[in-house]
Amino acid sequence: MEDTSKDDLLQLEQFLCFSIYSAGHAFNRVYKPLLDKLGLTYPQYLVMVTLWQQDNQSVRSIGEKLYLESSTLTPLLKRLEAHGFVSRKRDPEDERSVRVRLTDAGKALREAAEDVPACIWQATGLDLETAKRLNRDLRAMRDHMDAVAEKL
Amino acid sequence: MEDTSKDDLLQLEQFLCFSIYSAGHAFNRVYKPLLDKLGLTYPQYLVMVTLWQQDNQSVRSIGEKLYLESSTLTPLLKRLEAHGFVSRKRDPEDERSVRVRLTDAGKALREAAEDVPACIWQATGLDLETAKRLNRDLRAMRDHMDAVAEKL
DNA sequence: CACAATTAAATCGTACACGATATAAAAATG
DNA sequence: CATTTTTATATCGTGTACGATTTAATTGTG
Repeated sequence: MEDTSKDDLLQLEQFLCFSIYSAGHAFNRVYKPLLDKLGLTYPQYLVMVTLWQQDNQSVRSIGEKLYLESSTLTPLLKRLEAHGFVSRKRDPEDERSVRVRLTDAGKALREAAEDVPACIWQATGLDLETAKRLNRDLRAMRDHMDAVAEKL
Repeated sequence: MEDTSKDDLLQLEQFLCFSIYSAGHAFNRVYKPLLDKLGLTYPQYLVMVTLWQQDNQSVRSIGEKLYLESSTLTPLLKRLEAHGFVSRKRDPEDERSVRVRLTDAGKALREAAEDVPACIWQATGLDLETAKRLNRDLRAMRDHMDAVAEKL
């Protein structure tokens, strides 16, 4: 009984990836009404969070932190720029890279978004213990899978 | 030290939703090369799995199981139909609903996909214990959040 | 039974997400 | 120093995702 049976594998695999897939959707459903008020989508919110933590980053730097490609970020950042939350400008030091900076409106949005984390935390219904463990295990899994995917 | 401090909240919330978001992407990266061989995307694979478990379902039934809307499923199912894996036909009993059925190719694909779960399981790098706990906690969280989202 | 309300799909518009490719700038090499 | 290679973004095509709306069929109610 102590080895991993075929049935266990089938059940688990199917449902673990799906649990993550559907949990992501559930997060989105809770985030949406909160972020709508701010005029942001969830991926846009993530970009703003990374900029609130450190302003004036390159597209590449943001992409590394969020695991996103330029093909995803470029249009997203243009939308943030169109909404007046960030500015995009070629780095004079290195004309290949684009520096993304918060505008005053982008900085101001930080206060408006202040209560979002607590609301989301509430909605998860988790205790601190479980959340910390979940977080740790998910990150470990993600990093392991990224390493595996790299080798293909 | 035993109450939930503001900093704890901010760190945790931010990173738990993001851990799930990025873990989902990581799963995709591992799934992709495997599913490419089958001619499926990950959401298409999920639909096929539900049909392998129970053939001849309505769009609505599939949507309930996968938490997806008809606006997502209709074009996805048309692609599966175009690839010859399923058939779509109005239910004569209730002309509003569309019955989705596996074709012979769709049924045959099940064997070709046999090894996928074990490959993915390998790639997670998890032990059975952790995976089961992760799965349980994620589902509980998702259901809690869906219930919260419902009330908005 | 007529007519309103509900339900099931489909359609449309917006926004990710990524692989493949293109473009331009910087770095590395001979 | 000229040429190749690498690097940073941008563009394009395909495929989710979902909210809002539409259409057609069924159900519920007077």
